[in-house]
Amino acid sequence: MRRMKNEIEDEMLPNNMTESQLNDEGNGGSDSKVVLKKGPWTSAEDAILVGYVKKHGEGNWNAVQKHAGLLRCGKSCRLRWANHLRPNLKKGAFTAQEERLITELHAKMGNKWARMSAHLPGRTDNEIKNYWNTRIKRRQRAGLPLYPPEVCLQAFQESQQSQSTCGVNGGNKVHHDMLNSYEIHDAIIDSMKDNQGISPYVPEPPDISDYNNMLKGLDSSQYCNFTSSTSPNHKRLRGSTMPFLGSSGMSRNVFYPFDHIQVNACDKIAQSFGMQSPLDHGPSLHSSMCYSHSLSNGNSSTSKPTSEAVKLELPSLQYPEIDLGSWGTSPPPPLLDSVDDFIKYPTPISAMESDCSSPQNSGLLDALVYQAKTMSSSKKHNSDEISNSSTAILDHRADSSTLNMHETEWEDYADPVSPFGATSILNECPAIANANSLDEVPPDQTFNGNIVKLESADQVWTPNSENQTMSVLNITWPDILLDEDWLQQDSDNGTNQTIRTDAMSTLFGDDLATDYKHMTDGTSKSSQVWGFGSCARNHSAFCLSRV
DNA sequence: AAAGCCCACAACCGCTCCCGA
DNA sequence: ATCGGGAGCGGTTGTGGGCTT
Repeated sequence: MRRMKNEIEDEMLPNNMTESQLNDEGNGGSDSKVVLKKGPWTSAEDAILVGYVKKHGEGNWNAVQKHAGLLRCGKSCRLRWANHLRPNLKKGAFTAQEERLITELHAKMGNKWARMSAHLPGRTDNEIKNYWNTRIKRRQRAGLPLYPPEVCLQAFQESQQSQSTCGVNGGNKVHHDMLNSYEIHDAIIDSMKDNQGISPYVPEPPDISDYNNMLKGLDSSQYCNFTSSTSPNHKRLRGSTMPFLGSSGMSRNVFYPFDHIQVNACDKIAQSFGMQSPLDHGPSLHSSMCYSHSLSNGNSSTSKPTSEAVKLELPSLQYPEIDLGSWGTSPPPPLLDSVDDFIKYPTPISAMESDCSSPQNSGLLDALVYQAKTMSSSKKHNSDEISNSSTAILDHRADSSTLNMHETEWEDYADPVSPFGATSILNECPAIANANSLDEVPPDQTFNGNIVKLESADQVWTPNSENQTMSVLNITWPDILLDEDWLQQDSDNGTNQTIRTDAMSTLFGDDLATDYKHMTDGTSKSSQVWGFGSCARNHSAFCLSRV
């Protein structure tokens, strides 16, 4: 069918081309009147493109239209060449070996299709992407985990290995992957051992925009003396990637307690890097918050309207078909309500703000960007006005604003590659992270004024502001430890439990791992109880703190 | 046989980065 | 320092084929 259509177009193409070419040339090369063709490529077009590339080589794709008379935009030409016409392309189904490799690569890289394709000669990123998306759907339907356990474990071990073999100060060229966790790891452990911090879980929805605002604002390493790597990954935060996040089948009714872990470690971390404690910049800040990387399985959507809030959080083919009404034994979803409330009822903010455009029907990210704007402009308003607000949004904003101080850590540890990198928020709200409006908010200012006041009014738990300045560090927890299947298997098979506990031990120390074990097997008698909760409808972001 | 659904694939779109003027 | 074009990347959509009912 498609072939027939193309053949018909082949026959028609020369005339069209001639006419367009004449128009093009007659207008002095102006593209304004040239209607570029879309849709499937014809063999004639392919021939033209191949001939052009043979003659001129790759690149300068926009010149193809001008010089070869191909009525295709440069992007289309490049794509056609890269995906179909260039030599050495391997066509046909993926081999088992390739599939295995893709799985492993995705576990490590996430949706970095181009990078993955570099490991698969003859395969294009588009091919891999399509394969992965269909694979995800298949496995979701089959109720299979996205990654085989051995792949998860391998990635975990590799991550651990990379952390242990590469220190933060190992050189200027330390890759971001390597920078990812080493020091922060120690800091976390130390902090968790030293700080029997009181940090009950408070199910507050994260303010992603504020968080990204924080990240953006602190990009100048305000609080950080060492320079982060110049990894491309660092620059390109668009890729929403969350390796190890479970597929739909696993995430239904799953309580992922450790996806994100919050630790009162900011001071430790800051000190470990020779940084000034960011807490010096502001009043006491609590850690009772969590951050949802709302797009647990790696895709983000930036264009869906607000009315599709659910789809916003679960866009794309990789999204689970979550029963939104069932949360099993997980904590009640105030977060969800709140987030949804924010999506649905931005009115309080918009009523408060006059110089920001309302998100209204423009989608979650728009709403978040809007919220960031609002946050910025909220500085213009007196504190009473804000503190009197009872909206959850403001609560969230206040909470999340406290994270501004930790941006350095996030920024420098953010690693799209490592399963343990703090990538999720960065990657999953790229539009926000790059929103111009966010640049307007100096991070330090965020700590002052209204937001802080607001926080003091709304926070559920307040640390000792003098000596026990609490802070938050979220760690992206590998879902290998969170997988529903694993949890389910615990009752009759201790193997996975052991693996997870070992992993916990590696990451947090034996005592905490023991706590974790007790918690998961329901035998917790420890006086130290893990508090955790869900942060978003996608079930993937949870906070953990010791209470 | 027809309709509906699902799947795989190709292509497009929006965004970002890079680089040269 | 700024701007604009080129290029690349990742997400999304459109379409045709195959299968099922």
